[in-house]
Amino acid sequence: MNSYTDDFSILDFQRDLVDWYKMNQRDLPWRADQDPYKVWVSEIMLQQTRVDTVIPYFNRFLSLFPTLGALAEADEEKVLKAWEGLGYYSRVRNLQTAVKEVAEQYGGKVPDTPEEISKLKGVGPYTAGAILSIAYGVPEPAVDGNVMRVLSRILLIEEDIGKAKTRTLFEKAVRELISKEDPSSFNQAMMELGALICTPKSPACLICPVHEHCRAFDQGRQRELPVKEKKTKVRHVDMAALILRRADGKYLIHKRPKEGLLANLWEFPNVPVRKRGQSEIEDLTVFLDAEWGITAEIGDHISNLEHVFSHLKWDIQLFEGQCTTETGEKDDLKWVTFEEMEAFPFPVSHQKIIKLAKEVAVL
DNA sequence: AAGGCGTGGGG
DNA sequence: TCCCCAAGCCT
Repeated sequence: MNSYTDDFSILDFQRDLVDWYKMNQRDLPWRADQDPYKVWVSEIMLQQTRVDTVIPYFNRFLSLFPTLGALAEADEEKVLKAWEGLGYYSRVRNLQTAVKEVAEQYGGKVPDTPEEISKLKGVGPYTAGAILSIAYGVPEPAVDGNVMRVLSRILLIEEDIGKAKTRTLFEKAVRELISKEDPSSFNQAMMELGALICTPKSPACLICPVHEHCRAFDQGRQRELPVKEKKTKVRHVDMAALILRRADGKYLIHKRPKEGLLANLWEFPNVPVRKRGQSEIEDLTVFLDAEWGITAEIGDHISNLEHVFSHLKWDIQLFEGQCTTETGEKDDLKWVTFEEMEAFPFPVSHQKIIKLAKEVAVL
């Protein structure tokens, strides 16, 4: 009693939704078959990432690592390189960790129960439900942002979808609504509807296949939903970065720590600076010596550049410099040519620096 | 529970 | 330009 689905025509809704999906679904590379490994890769890539962005990455990734076993055995550096530019890099490191576990613990077969699959690194409630329903036909909810938006409108649910707890409420509703005959189509249809019709800004209610089931549409309130409180501004960080060249024409690059922002990706030497416009050169000089025992002559200021992340913004002052001592290499510190650089995974922020470094090198 | 964690596209 | 967003997960 007092359930969100009271007086709701579940079977009619399922039929209208799934029929529409079967007629109108997009032809996407991960829909070619139901290989659990491919479904898994696609779901990880699609987290917080648009379909159009994912498509070329998915095709390239699957050609490089065609099977679960291939990914399990691959070098992490190569895997990160394949992910370069996609963002949220811990996704792919977690994926490889989990794939190795499946190879070892489950004989290479992706587990098909909620209990087992949810233990895998990087497989949360959404991804678990998506793989189980799409690859194995298990009637588990797969509640993502689309599903919360669509359902908040259809069932007129006004809980804040930004709160962690709210997702479980939607999962409860989906357990009542989901088609037991075709949970794969049902879950994908909910997301497809969210992507194509029931969009955030201006939902196309007049052509929506389920508008006669939609309480928000009935009351003309679809634009008020879902409820989501807005987030605060991003923090700004002032940085100084350095294009450091050695006599043999090679450049210094550094591998970032294995945890935190841009973990295990490569970068140019850089330091946060406190007083902007004052001591960047001094900061860089001290940093190089203290961190790696490298002495250098910092030269011209090349340019300023900025890079925006989801939660912070880097304002980077870029300098060039000459190394004045012989230095060795470590696992996380290398001197490389531009050509050699191409094998290393860089975040987009440092791809911008590489581009500028090449321009400077021509002069 | 709330904040860390990327990037590029669109209104 | 600015802000929100796009198939979330981890701590």
